[in-house]
Amino acid sequence: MKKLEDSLTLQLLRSRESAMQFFRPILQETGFTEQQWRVIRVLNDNKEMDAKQLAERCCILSPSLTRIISRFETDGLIIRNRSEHDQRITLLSLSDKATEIFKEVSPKIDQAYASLIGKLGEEKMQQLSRLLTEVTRLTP
Amino acid sequence: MKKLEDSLTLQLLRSRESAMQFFRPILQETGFTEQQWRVIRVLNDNKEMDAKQLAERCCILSPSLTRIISRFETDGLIIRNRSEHDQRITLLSLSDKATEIFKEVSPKIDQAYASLIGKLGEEKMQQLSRLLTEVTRLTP
DNA sequence: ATTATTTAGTTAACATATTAAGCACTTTAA
DNA sequence: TTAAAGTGCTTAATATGTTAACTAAATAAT
Repeated sequence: MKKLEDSLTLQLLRSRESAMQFFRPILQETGFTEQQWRVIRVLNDNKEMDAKQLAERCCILSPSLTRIISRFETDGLIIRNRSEHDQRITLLSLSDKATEIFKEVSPKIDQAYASLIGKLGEEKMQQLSRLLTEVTRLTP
Repeated sequence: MKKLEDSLTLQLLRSRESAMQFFRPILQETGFTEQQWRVIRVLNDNKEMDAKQLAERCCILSPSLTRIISRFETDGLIIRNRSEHDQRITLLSLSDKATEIFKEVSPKIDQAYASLIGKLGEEKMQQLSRLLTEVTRLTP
């Protein structure tokens, strides 16, 4: 019984670690961290979004995102703009340079993901996805 | 298609976050972090083990474990011993003080875990567990 | 036996996680 | 309209994640 105490959270941790190993070599080449890449990928899909939304989508807390964005801005990868309707809000978008990088790296990521699905099986992948969604919805 | 690129790893991240919310309030009270508690829990079950095994069991990398152990040692929660057979190996065990703390906190954790299972359902819990195990085994 | 390789653990350097506190701007309410 | 409460982002402080380099001890290779 005791062994089950946190086994779910540990299992989630371990399995994510396994899944990440499909992508790590690619990220390693690019020099981006996991989190940095999530920011780039999400911004690529959403052209312009505010920091709060971006943080939620990327599963990154605001303080971490602030640092990532600051670095990206000085590196010329991201563009910061103040919203005109609400001066508190920061609107973020990728620079052309970052968009270019995304286009180069993206296919490799897709390939790795296909390999992951291939190994696990499409069906199990969907089962798993459904269950994870349920777990995610357990808390607000 | 593109949305699936890293959706599994993100889903694993999000669902773990949800699951953790059942336990965070308890850890908050104790003042221990997630990782610190894992160390205590695993050491409580295994009386004495070397640092490498402990790290693997806790899903914590060696450098992180080193820091955690060092702190725990100065706080009188953990006892370090050199193995006699192999002088490279550090054997670790909980102090009585730490064992006491574990006994106080443990029931609350069990209760939270029961609540989690109650909400998700025993059956889905086991399905999920099986699938996660498969994902974990995808990589060596 | 001596060197070379491996292994366990630590240290270092940088990036992120987490919580709390702070500031600036908005909205609400009296 | 103005003080109070809320919101979005940033800063700060501490802990862990991650990779690489390093030390000491054990093992393998010659």
